[in-house]
Amino acid sequence: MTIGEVARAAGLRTSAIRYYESIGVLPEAERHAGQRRYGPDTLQRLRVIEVAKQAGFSLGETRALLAADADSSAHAELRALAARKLPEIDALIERAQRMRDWLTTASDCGCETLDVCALFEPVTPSAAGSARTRLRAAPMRRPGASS
Amino acid sequence: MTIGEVARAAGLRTSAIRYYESIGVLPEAERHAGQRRYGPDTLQRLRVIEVAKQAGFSLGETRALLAADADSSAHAELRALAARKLPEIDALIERAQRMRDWLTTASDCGCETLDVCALFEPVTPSAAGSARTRLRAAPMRRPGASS
DNA sequence: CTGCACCTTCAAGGCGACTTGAAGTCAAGG
DNA sequence: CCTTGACTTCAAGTCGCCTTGAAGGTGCAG
Repeated sequence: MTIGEVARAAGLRTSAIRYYESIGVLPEAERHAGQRRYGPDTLQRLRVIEVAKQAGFSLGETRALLAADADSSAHAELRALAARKLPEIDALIERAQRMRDWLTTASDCGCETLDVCALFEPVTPSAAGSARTRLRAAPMRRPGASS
Repeated sequence: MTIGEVARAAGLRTSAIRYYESIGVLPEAERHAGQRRYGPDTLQRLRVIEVAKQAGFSLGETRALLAADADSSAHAELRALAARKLPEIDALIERAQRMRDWLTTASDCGCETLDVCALFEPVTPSAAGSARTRLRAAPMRRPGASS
């Protein structure tokens, strides 16, 4: 496949693919008369990159991930990366869920302004799951909550 | 409080606080002889900003959130923002959990390389929760999984 | 009065992840 | 032969979110 075909298949711009190659997250493609040619495995690789990115990995980390994957140090390196990343990803999930709770209950929150909303009290690490509780425990004055 | 005291209390740099003011996410502080003075409500406000940011809101959105909060259109505006943001935040959580599943089971994945890992098969929208399932259903050859 | 910590503004710099633009190359088709 | 379209490189630009640096003001202690 040419770079254009890969881009269409992966939903990226050609510039992004060249950029990925330039920073080493994609291997250097084989050239035919100066032009890059790709096999279907490239699409899989791009999906890995996409998932990693969406999960909060930088392209640098993703490169490390894929590099570890390619050579023999494979799973060891991978586990190290996992160990570093797991707490981060857990914190991300926790915060996201806290905000989600707040968004879903925002209309019923009863707080007159965000500045007094119990949801934003000083954050104790790993207070996840308690957001709803704190909301329920709040005054519930409901100035104009129709829906 | 001076800007320096606020910064220490909030764990930010003074430059960040001035920047927040410059883009309107913090209101313009009262001045004493040209210097900014803040009340304790500012700390609360900064916590709101922090939580919003961590949940994936841009500073622009956070400004809108706080603006809506301040004037009388309050809850209406807020609900609109919530409606726009909820799907995004759900997607974020879903992806993060997918990656989390993969990280926790990475050592036992059985895939020889990421490029053949079932986790990264073409993504059907909202395939969340099935990550573990797909992993379990995979070959499980375990080349060198010691821990 | 001097020194010092802390404050001010404004312009510029930096990072991550790309995109855009200019200028050039190559293979195929009319 | 010449154009067309997809490719090439390289430099510079963009966006969000700040940080850094220069040059200067303020207030209090010694």
